[in-house]
Amino acid sequence: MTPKSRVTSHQVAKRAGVSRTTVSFVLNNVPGANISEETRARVLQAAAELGYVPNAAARSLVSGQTLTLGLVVSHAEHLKVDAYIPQLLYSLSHTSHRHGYRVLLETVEDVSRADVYLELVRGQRIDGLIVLNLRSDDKQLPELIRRNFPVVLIGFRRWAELEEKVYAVETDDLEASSRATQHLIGLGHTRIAHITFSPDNYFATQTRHQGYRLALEAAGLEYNPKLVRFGNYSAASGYEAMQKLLQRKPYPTALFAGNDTIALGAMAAIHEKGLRIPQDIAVVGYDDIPTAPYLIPPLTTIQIPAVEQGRLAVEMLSGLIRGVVPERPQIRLPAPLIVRASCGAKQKAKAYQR
Amino acid sequence: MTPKSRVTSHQVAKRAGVSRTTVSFVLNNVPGANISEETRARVLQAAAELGYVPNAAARSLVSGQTLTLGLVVSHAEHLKVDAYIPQLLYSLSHTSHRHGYRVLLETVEDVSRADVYLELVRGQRIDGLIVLNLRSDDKQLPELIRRNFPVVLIGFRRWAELEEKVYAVETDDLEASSRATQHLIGLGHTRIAHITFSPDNYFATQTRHQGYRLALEAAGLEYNPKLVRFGNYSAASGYEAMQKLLQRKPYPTALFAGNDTIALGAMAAIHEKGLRIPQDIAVVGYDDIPTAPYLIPPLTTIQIPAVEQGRLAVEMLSGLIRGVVPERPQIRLPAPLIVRASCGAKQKAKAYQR
DNA sequence: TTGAAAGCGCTAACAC
DNA sequence: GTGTTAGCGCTTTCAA
Repeated sequence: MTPKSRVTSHQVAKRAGVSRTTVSFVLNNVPGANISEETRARVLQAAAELGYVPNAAARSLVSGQTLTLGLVVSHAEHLKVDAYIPQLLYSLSHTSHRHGYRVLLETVEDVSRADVYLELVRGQRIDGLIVLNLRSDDKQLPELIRRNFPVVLIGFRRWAELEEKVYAVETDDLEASSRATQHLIGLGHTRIAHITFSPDNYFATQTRHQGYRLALEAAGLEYNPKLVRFGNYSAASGYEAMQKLLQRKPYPTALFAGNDTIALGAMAAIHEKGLRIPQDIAVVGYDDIPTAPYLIPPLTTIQIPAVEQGRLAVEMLSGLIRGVVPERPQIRLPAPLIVRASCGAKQKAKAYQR
Repeated sequence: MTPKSRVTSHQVAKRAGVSRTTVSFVLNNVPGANISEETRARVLQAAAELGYVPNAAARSLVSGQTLTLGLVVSHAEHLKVDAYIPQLLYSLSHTSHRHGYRVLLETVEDVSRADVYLELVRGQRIDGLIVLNLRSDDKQLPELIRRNFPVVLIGFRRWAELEEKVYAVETDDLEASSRATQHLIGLGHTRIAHITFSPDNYFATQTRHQGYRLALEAAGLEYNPKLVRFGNYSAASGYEAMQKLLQRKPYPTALFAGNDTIALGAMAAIHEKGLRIPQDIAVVGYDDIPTAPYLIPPLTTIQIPAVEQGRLAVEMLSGLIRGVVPERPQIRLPAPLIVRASCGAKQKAKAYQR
């Protein structure tokens, strides 16, 4: 960068013929300061002419604020393959802007490294934290919450011991996955397979798995571990898991997939085996990613309102940073089942409803 | 945050019984300073015990560095729907970490607001910038480049007037889209439709469109604007565009889609119309998103090496920030055509190769 | 109404 | 080898 572009408040002050204090007062609209209209205009013009933007570090050093929010994606691979996340990123970024914040994207590669985002906090790089899909082996977050650092979780989580201090925007994954499974049971299926969302160290995975199990048992069906395979967010993992589920008969007649991307991969495996969806195997997904209505056949799935989740999370966090305690620490959003064609509940004629 | 967590170098110094200078020297491994092993160990231990992390703002203020890279996604909607971007985000974040940088995610909502990322630069929030899919109506970027601010573009772009100052990791979109179209021509197609990547204000869109046209004309086929529809990154836009293309006969016998997500949507429209892929309409996409091999049928597409692009972009940028001028300002990556089943080039038996 | 001066936490040149 | 000190650019109290 050329020296020319390093404009300081000093230069603005000089150009406007005032002191740096005045510049600061004008630019920050300090309430107490009585600045004449004429001076104010001169300062504003000088700043505009020079393209002055206050140095973020200096401002942050003195104010203690960074105007930056950290977004933690618990597993980096997840980001790469799951189409649910981009919607959230979009919404988070969008809403943060509207509240005057920037978003620092932090992906966590390694479980064992405990300081990954503690460092952001300790180094005072961020004013608050949004954590996506918390893992059950995360030890640092409870610590942060205990110290009252502003944190909002996206996704479902109960922490008995911290209940009223855990701020979250959640959907009831347990109930929703149970409802998805019930839907399949209601269509007459008894051999319903499940491919999990991820390895077992995600809360979301445990909860969805559990919901599936509860629905089976509530209907008097046996929970059969052979019908459960572990996925890994991706279509590739869904494809492989489904192939394994189709290695021996009797085939399952329905699948509840841990997310839509996994469902997509599983559908490819089903198709490759020469089986039809939904006639031979019904499929239900989770998330309602933007491409779900355009799969062949269109995917029946639990809808997670990603954009609204993102918006609410930022609004809540921005409040927490300002010391506003929300009425209820946890916001629960509805997660409706969107019935399309892949579950077989609808007539062919209506199959392509979007 | 409790006061306890606001650990400063002063406290570390006190605990270790040394001065703040010594703490700084030890923690930053300053080469010149001769620190006794014993002192060094004491400082390190004190820092560890207190969980000391230097205040980022203070450090940045004095060093002039932020250790943060800005990532600009030119259109916010794009982020939400295109599965190509997450791969890049992943790679960018991953590589940045390895180089000691953080990633600030900046989405540009509004074309007209000229200061969107100039502000990041002027406020010295970032040390360098990565710009994804530059738009042709972007006026601020040339300015930044002219001033030698470290910028790396991802995607193809020629700027005659700045040629040797534009750093980029690119694929030859013109050649690649031409090659994709040629592939369809080689399979005997003459009515080949194109759904563009986005509205026309992206360079990538113009280039892919142009490559399609060049291939047609090189083969002596007429370029027919009626076979071209504008997409909008998303499956929904691909679906709608394809529906329009199928409104009157003769139908196109092949489609070259501006990206894979659009191809996915278009495939749904084709299927809904009762037509078969590839027998009635062959489809070729662009990007090779992670789900492309799992579409039904698996998608033939141009492969953009997103992860490698991201890695190279960060490496180049990190070099530029340190003043390292790369041998060649533009790195060009190969973009092979991955032939799967959707184009009809392969036998049915091999259709599901992944 | 405006200006002088202190200090946020850190690094690094310069003494000791 | 280690400590003293002067800023980095900004906000903000206090004085004029």
